[in-house]
Amino acid sequence: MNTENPLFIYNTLTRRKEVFEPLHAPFVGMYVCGPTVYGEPHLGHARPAIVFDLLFRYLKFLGYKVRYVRNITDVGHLEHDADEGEDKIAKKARIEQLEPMEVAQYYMDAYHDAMDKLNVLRPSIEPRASGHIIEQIEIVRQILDKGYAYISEGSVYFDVPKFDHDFGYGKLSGRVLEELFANTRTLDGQEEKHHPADFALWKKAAPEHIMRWPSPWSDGFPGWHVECSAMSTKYLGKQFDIHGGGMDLMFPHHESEICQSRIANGEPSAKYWIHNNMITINGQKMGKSLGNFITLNEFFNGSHKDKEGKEMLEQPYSPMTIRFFILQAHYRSTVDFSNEALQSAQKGFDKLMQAYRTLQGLKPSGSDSADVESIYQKCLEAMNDDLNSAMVIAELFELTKLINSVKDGHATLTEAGIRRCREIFQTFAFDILGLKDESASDHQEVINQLMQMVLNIRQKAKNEKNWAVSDQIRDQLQEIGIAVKDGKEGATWEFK
RNA sequence: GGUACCGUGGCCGAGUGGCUUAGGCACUGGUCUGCAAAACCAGGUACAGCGGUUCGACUCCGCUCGGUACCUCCA
Repeated sequence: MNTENPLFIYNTLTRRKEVFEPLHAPFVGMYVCGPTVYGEPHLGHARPAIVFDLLFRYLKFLGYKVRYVRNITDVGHLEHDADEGEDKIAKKARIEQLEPMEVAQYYMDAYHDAMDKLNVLRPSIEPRASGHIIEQIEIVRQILDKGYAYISEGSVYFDVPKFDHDFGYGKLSGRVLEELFANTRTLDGQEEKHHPADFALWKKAAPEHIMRWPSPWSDGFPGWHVECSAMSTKYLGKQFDIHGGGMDLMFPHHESEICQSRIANGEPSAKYWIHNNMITINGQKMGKSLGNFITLNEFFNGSHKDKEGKEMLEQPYSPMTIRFFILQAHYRSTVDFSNEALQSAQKGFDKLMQAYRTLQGLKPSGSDSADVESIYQKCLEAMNDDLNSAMVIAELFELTKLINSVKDGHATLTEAGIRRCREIFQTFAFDILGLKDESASDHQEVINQLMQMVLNIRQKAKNEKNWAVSDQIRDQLQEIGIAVKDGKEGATWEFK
């Protein structure tokens, strides 16, 4: 929409930054792989949700009408370690004596709750795989009709070698079919498949499998990748603009989706493939077996015991600290979580929010001693350069420094300049980065007046050089979490 | 072993073929203050290693070392 200053975005498919041009401006269709709802929402869920929330918000800021679809996977997940052949959700249901949909509902609610706290906007449509079995069966049927799939023992598999021959396989992940399985030892008993690269479109359910649906081929359940092809096509059309997800999904999930959609729809599906990088904790990948599998609520509460029962989190970290920390890194870089890094993020974020509050009480001058507009432009350029939120935050700190300098009398801003600072904060910090001031509350106005009263009393004591009383007020406020700061124009306060 | 990506100062984390001292946190000195805190000013530490291309590379190429994700089934 902005032709002289367009948005560039990195497309995994071409491995370069490309100008973003929607197929049908001003409309944008975006599909992002959502969570499998069989466990508590954890740190690994936060990054893709926040990254694509950033993109969603920015596209809307640019004036696009975005339909953002993010699926909920609530069927057919098998445990990859123990209990082979049993659905992840079904297993949880059996152990907890629950209906499978009850399990899915519980964890879906937990996911929503955590995402709300992180100020992640809800997508336009959030379709569930279990609600689209008919559409998935239809996709499988189409692929069979076109000759790119075969039936084996009641299951249906995609014929990868045939696809590779006709269209080329592995473009997204840079894999070559011949090399992919060249070193593979023949030790598995997957006799049903013609080629090791073939993947399931429909799986016949074993007798103990709880979640099952009838189909032309067997009572069973859809293959993992089919749901995304089915639901993206249903809600965004055969061709749409953006397909997103974590880098871990590039292969085989997205590669398989490309195969299915290409055959079923007769044309390539997504124009831009966007992948966020992964998260590590103290330099290690997050995994249940490593004992560093931290849920979001554990972060918010500040309690997580590792394998030896040692506390890993030195303190609670608020949702905005997590969000700010993630946005301080570029989405295609790995980001490493540690207490030290989170604590510095928290302090930085507090400083930013404090500056915004300071801004509200700034006294205007006759001239601007700094170029506020250039900060706005730099923020815009940073976002247009493949969503460089880290750079935007750096610019917001430049703004912070300016605001504090004005407060200290080392710089000046006009009425208009102050208004512009407020707009930049609103636009970039709140609207686009999706940050929010967590210390604001419903009773803020009452608290403000209450605090003003307390500070007035303290000022009176100070005027009388009654340090005992003035220090007592300050120290006791400190104890209940309020910091008092004396300045030239009287004292101010903030929540610690 | 294959594929993709990465290795930046005490920590986190941007960036570019020849002024970014990016930015945050921590640290040091100063201003301010009854004392503090905050804020402001000033300061230091850097581009994993080794070669090559170039007038010049942290940025391009190669190798080495180190790290992350994915890689026979399934989602």
